[in-house]
Amino acid sequence: MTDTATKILDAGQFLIQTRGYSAVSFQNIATKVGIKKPSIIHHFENKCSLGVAIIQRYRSNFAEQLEAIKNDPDKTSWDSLEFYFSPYFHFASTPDQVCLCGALSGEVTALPEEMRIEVKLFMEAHQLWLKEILINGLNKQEMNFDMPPIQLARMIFNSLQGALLVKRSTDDLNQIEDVRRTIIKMLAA
Amino acid sequence: MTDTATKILDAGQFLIQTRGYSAVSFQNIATKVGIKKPSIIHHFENKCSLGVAIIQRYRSNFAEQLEAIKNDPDKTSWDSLEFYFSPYFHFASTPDQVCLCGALSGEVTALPEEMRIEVKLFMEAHQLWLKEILINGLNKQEMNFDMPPIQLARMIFNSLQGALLVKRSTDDLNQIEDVRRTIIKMLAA
DNA sequence: ACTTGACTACCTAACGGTTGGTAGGCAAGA
DNA sequence: TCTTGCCTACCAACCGTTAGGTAGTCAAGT
Repeated sequence: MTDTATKILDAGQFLIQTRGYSAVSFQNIATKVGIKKPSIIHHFENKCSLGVAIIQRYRSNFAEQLEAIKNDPDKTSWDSLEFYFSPYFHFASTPDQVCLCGALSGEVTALPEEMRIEVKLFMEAHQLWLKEILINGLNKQEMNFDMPPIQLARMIFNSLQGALLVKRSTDDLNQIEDVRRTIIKMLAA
Repeated sequence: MTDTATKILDAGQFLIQTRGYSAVSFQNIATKVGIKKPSIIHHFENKCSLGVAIIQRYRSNFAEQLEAIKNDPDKTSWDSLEFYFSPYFHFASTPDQVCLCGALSGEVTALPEEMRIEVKLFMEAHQLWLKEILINGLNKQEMNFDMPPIQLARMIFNSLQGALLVKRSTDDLNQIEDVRRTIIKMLAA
């Protein structure tokens, strides 16, 4: 039995991933959880702090998993990269979910400052992680490319985020599959 | 002296590009134009039809320019590609503007159906245009790559859209510059 | 030349409904 | 007895939209 605070985070995250932040109301979340609107305030003092809590949880879930696979000596750099693709393909398999921070990036200037900081931290962390995977891939000669790793890391992250958003708008799974193919080709030894 | 309807379109487009659709109100637009809120209804019957009009104008402005450069025999495929980059770099040079349809893609499921159609048409048109430029580049031996042109076209479009959104969230111009560098590298003969 | 009627562009006032948020109460558990 | 979790009832502010009215323009009818 999950507690109410977790249910609120789950519902809020899902709704932001499908509709964005501005278009989600306390009422939407309350209905989905099965409680009344003001009860949300009992767990999160206002909409901004709920938003921050949602992104922080999302960030730390990712951080934990990415750290684990990076430090697993049995995993090749290709394993790590494929693991990184998996949540994007999971979201792409749903009709209208995208990455939480991808969804927020379209309305980032309408967000409270505290939320903007969290979005930025998410993106920077992912690009740095990708950079390290690429450096490992080069060092272990599993991958081959002659561009600065951070440049490629940015390209990979930005294209995946863009592909997910475009996939949802066009309802065309090729958007993300073609991005994956192109990335793999760029890194192939 | 531009007429009021055009000013409303301009203000609405700018505000959507900076904040998104849900976070923009008639009041915001009216204040920016210097008229009263209900006067907008005199020119556009409701918020949805204003939104549709904004995207349609945006789409046809692009269509006109892209068609012109594609049919100009003096332009190489590299000229066309650089021309395609230019609006992205223009938006990236501002503190908080992104592509209109990139901004909308984060909240696309919260949009009225008529607007969603326009967003989809924009994206499909741009990817098809890019595909043709790439095919020309190959045929004229100005470019060199061994991937299906439509796959590369999707990669280019999605990475540019993603880069613009990530650039705004992170306030880091490298996001778009690195994407441009990587694209050029992928196509270099 | 003067009046009439239709039209455009904009206004003020107000609509019903929703927003995020507050105050206070009540029942259950420690 | 005190805290936790959720409730009902309410608030001011704002949402998109409607109604009704006021100027100003312009062409047609007399």
